[in-house]
Amino acid sequence: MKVLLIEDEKKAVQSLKKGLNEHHIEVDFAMDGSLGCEMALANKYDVIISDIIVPGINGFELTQFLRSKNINTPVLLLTALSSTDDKVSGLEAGADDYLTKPYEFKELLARVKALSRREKDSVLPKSVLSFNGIEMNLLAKEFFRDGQKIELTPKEFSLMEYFILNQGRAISKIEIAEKVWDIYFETSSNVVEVYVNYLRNKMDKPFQKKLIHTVFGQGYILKEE
Amino acid sequence: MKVLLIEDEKKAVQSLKKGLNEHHIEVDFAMDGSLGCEMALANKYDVIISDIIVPGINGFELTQFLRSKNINTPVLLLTALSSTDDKVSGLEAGADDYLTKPYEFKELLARVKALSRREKDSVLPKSVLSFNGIEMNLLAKEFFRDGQKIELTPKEFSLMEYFILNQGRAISKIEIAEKVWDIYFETSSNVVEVYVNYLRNKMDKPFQKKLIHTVFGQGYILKEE
DNA sequence: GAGCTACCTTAAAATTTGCTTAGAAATAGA
DNA sequence: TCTATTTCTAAGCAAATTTTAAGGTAGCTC
Repeated sequence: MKVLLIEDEKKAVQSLKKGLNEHHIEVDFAMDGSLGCEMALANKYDVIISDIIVPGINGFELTQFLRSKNINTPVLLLTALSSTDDKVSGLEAGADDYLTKPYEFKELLARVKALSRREKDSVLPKSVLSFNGIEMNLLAKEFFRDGQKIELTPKEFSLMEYFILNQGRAISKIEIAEKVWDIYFETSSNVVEVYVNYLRNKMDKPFQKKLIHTVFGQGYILKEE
Repeated sequence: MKVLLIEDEKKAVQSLKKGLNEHHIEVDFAMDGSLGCEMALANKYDVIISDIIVPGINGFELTQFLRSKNINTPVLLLTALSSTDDKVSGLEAGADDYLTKPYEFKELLARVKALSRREKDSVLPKSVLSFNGIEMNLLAKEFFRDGQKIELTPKEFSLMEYFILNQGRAISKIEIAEKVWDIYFETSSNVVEVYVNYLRNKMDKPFQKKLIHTVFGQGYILKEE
């Protein structure tokens, strides 16, 4: 197991590192927040232990930042503050646990282990739509065709999702505008056509088998052949 | 064939997906219940395979929910529970079949196929109209005669749809103009005649048996002979 | 069969629909 | 703030559909 420790008090770092090492836990440490951030981005840790009050970015900000980067390593915030307010903001920021000083090392160790275990057990819920060599991961917003990853913009992704959910059915441009764009009563725009063109350029034209077909006067349909 | 798999254990998902794929069954999967629900609502599956114990909505609730939404896709519940009680509540909730772990993949496959077959036999919502060798897929806007695909323009398709919906009944040109063209009070146009001619050229003249007949002074009729 | 009307056929004009491109506007990140 | 990306608008072109119109054919009545 490997943890990242973000703490500016030299003494605390030394004792924690020593204690954790004795339990066969590897420890990287950073003595200011921004350095900690970089390290968390660059490496994969089982748990991040961070003091709330550190130079640079503080513990709350650190947590928010990591979550925004889709890094879901469990964060254990460590601090002298003990008011309910701080606990709430820590947890709202996406922290997973909270320990107020003074604490016993034994408890810290237990919580770190618990967090690491939790991470292993919890598989992020995934949902994947597939159709004829296409795979879409709705949560990760990833699109694959024949195993090859293709980058789609948010609108392109939504449009593709609507296609795949309505495979085999001709869907009109008006329906697409309503469902994907939330545009009603508007006839003058050609966004749908433009985006269908974008999608085709990315995920249909480079391939042999075309999947998005025009049904003249009716709309578009996602189907084989 | 396409199935939706709702299961939170990564390993189980992988092996089932692989196994089903090898038998040419497409698999969408969701790793929690509520996502599974959404997918089941948005998409049409032949069979839904769901673990009873999944995060979010459980298998019983899922089944009840779908039935309440009038989605009657067959549901196969999958679980470690084996008591009679659970079987009963599963079936009461509207599930179609029930398989307790551990099970052999062969058996699962057999049941999935059986469920899908059963569903196909039961009456589908009228997305396909047929008459004397004609098949019209109203969703995909496709027209077939004797298995051969024939491209129809939107107006031709609407006209044909009206014919097939009124098979065996003589329908006047005025009625057709009103129902298919939304034209009222107009006598000077011959669009209907022109379009009946277009239709005949495409789907009647190339075939032995004629289906659209003129009833002099009355209109047209779709019938055999 | 003449004359009338209804219907069929064809072609071209008018209209609609769709594709593509470039650039403007909006949005998000640094 | 400035920059890069995404989203939307607009316009020209191409193609398909729809409508009009006109001349020919077939069926009915007398």
